[in-house]
Amino acid sequence: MAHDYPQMLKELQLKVTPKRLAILDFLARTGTYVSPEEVRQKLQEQFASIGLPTVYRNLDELAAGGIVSKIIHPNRQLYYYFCPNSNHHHHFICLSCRKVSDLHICSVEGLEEEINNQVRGKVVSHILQVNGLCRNCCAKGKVTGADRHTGEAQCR
Amino acid sequence: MAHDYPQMLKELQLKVTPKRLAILDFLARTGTYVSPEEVRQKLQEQFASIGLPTVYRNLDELAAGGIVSKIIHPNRQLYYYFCPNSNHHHHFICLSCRKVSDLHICSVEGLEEEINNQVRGKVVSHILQVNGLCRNCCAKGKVTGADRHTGEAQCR
DNA sequence: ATGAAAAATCGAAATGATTTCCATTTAATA
DNA sequence: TATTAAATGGAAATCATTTCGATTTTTCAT
Repeated sequence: MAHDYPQMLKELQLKVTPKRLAILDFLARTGTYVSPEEVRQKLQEQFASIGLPTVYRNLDELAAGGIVSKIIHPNRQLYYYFCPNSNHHHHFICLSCRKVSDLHICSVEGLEEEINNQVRGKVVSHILQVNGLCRNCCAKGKVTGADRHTGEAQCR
Repeated sequence: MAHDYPQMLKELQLKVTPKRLAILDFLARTGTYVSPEEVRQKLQEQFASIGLPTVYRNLDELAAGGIVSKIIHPNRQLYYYFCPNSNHHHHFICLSCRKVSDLHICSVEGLEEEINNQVRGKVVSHILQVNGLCRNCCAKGKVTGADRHTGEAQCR
């Protein structure tokens, strides 16, 4: 089933604008995570003018609405990934080709027990993202230089 | 056992400088995660001049050496936490008082199986951090305004 | 101790992703 | 078609972080 973008936007109480549709369309077609700047560059092909604030605003709204997911790259920039899957899940991201795979189990439940017993605090949110190389890139042994790893805050 | 900072630094092949010692001492005494700017402010009490690049450099080096951990706050800034625990583990961070609790189980192993079967890729790293309110702050129901949540890339 | 080499530090400036501001345009709806 | 709220653009601001090149400090062999 193809996605009904206008409908999706209406459900989020967002107006159906050509640029929003184009952003959604680009994200969905791309199938990888992309940067706001890349979104802008793509939209420049279709629109005479397209402001970066518009791109950032839209990506944020779509993320807030659960249509796209934010990917926190080891380089600490945010990327966005078309992901209308509303079930709680996490992502495996390929650092080379940027493919994203949904992971269907969230293993944080196990941690919650420890948190309840040990910390006795309240969990507000959690970050869980697995970075690596997808099957394809793994085979090719390729890691593009496009993805520097600086300032990363993560475990190896 | 108190920490032997000079020894720790030597093991990392870092020279033992007064500022490095002061940074380590401050981090260890504080017992919460702190921002680079806060480190600088603290060091200003002891040193006539202290450059922000020095603080950033040292925090990075100490993090690379495994003496401190990077905390990725929902506001997307980095904070640092004195954590010489070299066992693989993750953190529960209190968004209010900034206390950090080590979580002793890493539940990502479960995910690895799914990644092996489904993605068949190679895991390079993962981020796992649980944000919330510690027992104390939970009881007081206090959430300081100091910690805005903007641009967060995480699950609720 | 002393001096050379390597590492650390400083201040100032640069970087660069993201956000703010506000005037203008556009979509929704009656 | 008029009204109104939302969306957009462009320019400028923000601000955490990094770069640069010159100076100082630590280390360690002599």
